[in-house]
Parts: sequence; structure tokens; C-alpha cells
Amino acid sequence: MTTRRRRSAERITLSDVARSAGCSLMSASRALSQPDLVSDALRERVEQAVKALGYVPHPAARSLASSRSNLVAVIIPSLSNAVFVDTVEAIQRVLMPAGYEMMIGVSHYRPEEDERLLRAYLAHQPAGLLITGFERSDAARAVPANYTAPMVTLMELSERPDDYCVGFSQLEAGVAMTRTLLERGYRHVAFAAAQLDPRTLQRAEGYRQAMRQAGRYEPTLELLTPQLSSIGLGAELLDRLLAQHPQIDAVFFNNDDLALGALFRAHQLGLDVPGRLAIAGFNDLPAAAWMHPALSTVRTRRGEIGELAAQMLLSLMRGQQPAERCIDVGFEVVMRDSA
Amino acid sequence: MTTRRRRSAERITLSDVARSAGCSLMSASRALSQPDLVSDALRERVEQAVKALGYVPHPAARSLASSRSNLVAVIIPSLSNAVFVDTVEAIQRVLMPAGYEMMIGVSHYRPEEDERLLRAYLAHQPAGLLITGFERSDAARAVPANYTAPMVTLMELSERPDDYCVGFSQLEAGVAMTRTLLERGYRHVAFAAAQLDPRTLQRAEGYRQAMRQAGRYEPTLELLTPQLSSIGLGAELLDRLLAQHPQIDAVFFNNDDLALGALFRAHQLGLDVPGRLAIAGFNDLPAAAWMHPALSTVRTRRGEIGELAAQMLLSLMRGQQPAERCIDVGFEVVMRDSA
DNA sequence: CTGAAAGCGCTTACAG
DNA sequence: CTGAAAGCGCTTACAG
Repeated sequence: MTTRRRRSAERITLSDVARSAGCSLMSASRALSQPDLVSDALRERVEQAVKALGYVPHPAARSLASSRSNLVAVIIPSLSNAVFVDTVEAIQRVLMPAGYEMMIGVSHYRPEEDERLLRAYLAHQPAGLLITGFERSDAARAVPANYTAPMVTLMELSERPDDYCVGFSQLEAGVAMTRTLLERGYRHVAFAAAQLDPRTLQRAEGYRQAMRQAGRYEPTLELLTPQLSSIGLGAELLDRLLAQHPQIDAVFFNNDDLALGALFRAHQLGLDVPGRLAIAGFNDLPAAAWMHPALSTVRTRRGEIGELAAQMLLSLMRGQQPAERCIDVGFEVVMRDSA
Repeated sequence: MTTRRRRSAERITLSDVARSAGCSLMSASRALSQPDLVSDALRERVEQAVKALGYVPHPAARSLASSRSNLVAVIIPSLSNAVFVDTVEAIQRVLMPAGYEMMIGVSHYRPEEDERLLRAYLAHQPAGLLITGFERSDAARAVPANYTAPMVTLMELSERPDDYCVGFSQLEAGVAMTRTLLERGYRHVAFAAAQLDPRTLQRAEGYRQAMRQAGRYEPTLELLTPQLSSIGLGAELLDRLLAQHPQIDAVFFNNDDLALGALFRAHQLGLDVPGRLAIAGFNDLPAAAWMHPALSTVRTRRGEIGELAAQMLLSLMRGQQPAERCIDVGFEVVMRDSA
């Protein structure tokens, strides 16, 4: 037996299955992909052959021939952020049983990387795309149009009529926590954020609007840094804020990691929270409720975002229009003991 | 112009590039994949054509024709566990610049799921595989042998001569922390664990060996539950341990999430840590050092594991033998204030 | 250094 | 309900 090229361990192909089932290659193909269009007898023979030979379809061949795939590309900024992990887990829970596989790309909050991933994944002819946020260069936004794959955006909301999305208003969430703090009587409310991705900046804008509206906005009370968020950074930001603006009586941190760090530091400094200084976070990570004092924060529904976005994508991939193009899952201000 | 089948937006193919560059299809192919074998002039014309047309290679076609791909399959048990996130991030940091893309599969600590993912990913003809742990059914272990893709195992160590791996001895780590606790004078050291994956059980065995060796082993001091680890569960396990065995003076938790929960609960109960009860964890997550009291734990080098494993896989995918087949990155017992 | 041809493993109209 | 043929976009020996 002379094979011109050695296949890795003589892969079992659909034509082996067909031969073993005593039918044509394409009947075998049909028996697997459109079983309804085939006689019961044939279907059974093919299924047995598949089992007997241990046949596994070749995704690349299928994708090349059909210009479709069972791949869903998911692009997120970070895996270190529990928010995106929860979202991805939820996505997987709905996509996997439906027979899809995920390609997860992590952009590390870098726009160029986000766009590179988008292009690279599109080349794989994914059946669908799940991407984070709308901010993207015009060129990058134009790319998906050349492909037929449906796309649902996570985390943010859009007014454009041709967008599909599941998220919540980051700006409104920023407004809501700031207002709550002001209503509780805090006068000098600082805002501290790291990373500075679009959603962070939207929340910052919300903070600004609420402060302006209350006539209490002071630009110097905003502390923004491009560094990556971490517990340690939260502690550091608290130090800086306290040194520069001893008059502050509350800090709204852009996420719980930072707020946790600030809470730890406050404890080290013997600072009374919330007596001397109130501290609030964003996301409601598991540790938030366990801290002493328990952290006040904004609860985000990232599991729901992942689940609903994946379901919407599933509809689109099946050629159905979802009931809503953009779903607002909302958020919830959760005041505990720290503010 | 009659196209028999409508391609999605008339994809630009390599033959478009060849036509535009005024050369044959296969010279174009060579100019891209083996540029050294081609004249400078040709290479430049092809490169220009690629740029002008915005050509993007079709991964499925390439993979089908060459029976190779730029996909590396990574299978981990969980993304909620920061340990695996750190590992995956490190893997991505070395694989991405080398031109590979990752398919991440999450098994949720379910052996069937782990094996299903292994088979599914293998069908994609990945260039390489990175999997977690060795425990796998014989059938599943046999599968990769049919494929040529090299495979490196994460987290554990192996004695078998044909395994590639990067990890550390989970058993030794369990022994080390238990011994340290005993040396510090704790007499009734309990062990609490959730999830019960192979690595957890190896650590439990380490605990058992150390306790037996010290003549202090009591089976009832082991609290094992198949539930998923979480801060809340840690608090719960502490309650149960305290109720059933008031005599315990130390608890070694299988991971930091559980230990953190126990620390929070101890604070709520007004329990003196480590005076009345010592608490130790495993992994050294970022929050561990910030707790009050700071958590004693076992530091694991998961970033290093990911990095070295990816580098080893890179060598193997290039056909080179790595210097070592199994790398032991070790671990470090970090005693802080909680024990 | 360059090219014509075959082939990777599958699916898709089109006939029967 | 079933089959013969063409084609998806690329790479790989083999010639020249």
C-alpha cells in the first residue's frame, strides 16, 4: 500500500465510514449532518460504522467545504478579572451543549491586540462572535461586515440600529453609586480608577455628571491611572488620595480589587471606615460581602450577560432574529457597611 | 459572472494574490511560508499584493492541506480558580508571539468533560497540547498517540519515561505545610478540602503521611467535600470542623479561597487566629498577604509552570527535544501570621 | 528559483 | 431516498 503522503496515523475519514457502511461518501455525510433526509436503515449502518471505526469528523475539512464552522470567537480584555471569567463560564454553559466550541482571545486591554484577535479569529470563519465593548477603530468595525458571522457585543449598550448587545449602562452605574454616596451625606467624594478601558471611562463620566449635578465636582478628586488593577494598587491609590486630599470623606473605586486593597490599607492605618472615610467598589466580587466592614459596591450581572448574549448569538446563528437586539440587564447598588 | 456557490463576501484567496503578483499560485504560497526559497523580487511582489488586497490566509485550508495548524489546545479544570488563569496567561504570553493560537477548554473538574475536550480538540489537528494532570482513562490516554501532536502536562510530575511535564509534587507540598504546622506546635491539625480533583487528593495524602509520621493521624480530622471551592464554603467548613472537633488547634485548607473564608468566619466569631486556631491555605493568591492576620500558605509558581510548559511545547513543535522532559518548579511554604 | 498537478476530507447543488 | 462530480483554499513532492 503506497500512500503518497503519510497521514498522521492514517486518519479515519468519512470515506472509510462509507465503505464500511456500504454506501456512498455523500450518503454517509448526509446521514451525519442531515439524518432526517436519509432512510432509517442507512442511518443506522452509518452510525454503527462511525462507532466501530472511531470516526471523528475533520473540522477543517468541514469548515473549508461548507464555509461554516462550530467555532465561536470570544474576545475579552482580561482573564485576571473575575468579571470576564464569570461571563465566559456562562457563555460556555450555553454554547457547549449546542455543539459549539469557543476560541477565547484575551486582549489585555490593548486596542491593537483586540483588533488583531478580531481579524485572526474571523479568518477561522467562526459561526459567531462575542466581543467586549463597542470601541474599535473604523477599520476594525468594518471587517466583520465582510464575513457573514453574527456578532453580539458584551457589557455595553448601543443606540445604533444594527448592533446586537447585552450589557448595562456603565455611565448610569457610575452615576448611581456616586449619587448614593452623596445622598448618604458624603461631601468630598473621590473617584479612583485604573486600567482606563472604555467602561472605566464611562463610569468616570457617570461620577463626573453626578458630582456636577450636585455642585460638588472637583477635577482633582479624580485619580486615574493606566496601571493594571490589583489589590496592591488599591492600597497605593488610597495612600496617594489621603496624602493629596486629606479632606476627602469617601472614595468610589472603579472596581472591587482596588476597593479591597483600600479596605485592607485602611485597616492597617487604623482608619475608621466608614466613619473617617467611606469606601465603595464596583462588581460585587465574592470577597466583597465578607470583608470587615463589608464592602458597598455595584453588583453587575455578568453571568446573565454571558448567558443572554450566548442565547442571542445562538438565535442569530440559526438565522432567527432575537426578540430584542440590545438587552439591558441593569445593575444594582448594594450598600453594605463600608459606605 | 456566475459563481456556483456564493462565498461570504468573495473572500480573497492566495490565487488572487498570485494573479496580482504575476506569479503562480504556488510561488505565492512559498513566498509566504518559505520566503528563503524564493527570489527577492518575487517575495516583494507577493508581499505587496498581499497588502494591497488585504489577503488573510485561510487556516482551515492550510490545516487541511498540510495536516498542521497553529492551534494549541489547552485544557484546564476551571477558570474561576486564579491558579489556572495565571497559568493560561503565561502560556499565552509565550505562545502568541510565536504565532500560535490557543483553544482553551474548561472541564469543570469533570473527567468525562476533560476527555471529551481532549478528543474534540485533537480532531482540530492542533500543533500541540497542554493538559492538566495525568489522571485520565486508559482510552483517553491512548488517543493522543494516534496523532502526532506533542503534549505537555501541567501541574503534576511524572516518573514515566515518555511523559513531558512541568509542575511540582502536590504530595510533597501537602507534607511540607503539615510538617511546618506540627513543628510550630499545633497538635490537632485538621485538613479541609473541596473539589477533590487529583491534585487535591495528592495534597490530602501528603497531609496524611506527615500526620502519621508524627503519630498524630486521626481520620476524622479530614473533611473532604466534592462541592466547589469558594469563600463561603470555607466559612461553612470551619463551622463544621469546630462543631465536630472542638479540640482542633489548626486547619490546613486545600486552597486559599477556603482559607480566606475561614479567616473571615473566625473574625465574625471573634476567634483568635492563630491563638485559638491556626489557619493555613494553599496557592498564595493576592489577597492572602493582605488579610488580617495575613494568611500562611503554600506559594505555587503557576506563572512559571505556564511559561516553562509553553516553552517546552514550542521546542517539541519545532521537532527539538527539550533539555528536560519533566521540570519540577517546586513550591514554597510561606508562614505569615495566621499559623 | 519557479510551476503544473494532485490531494487534504468534507459538503453542496444537481440528477436520478 | 441515494449517488457522481466539483469545489472549498491551501501545500507538497516532483519536475524543470
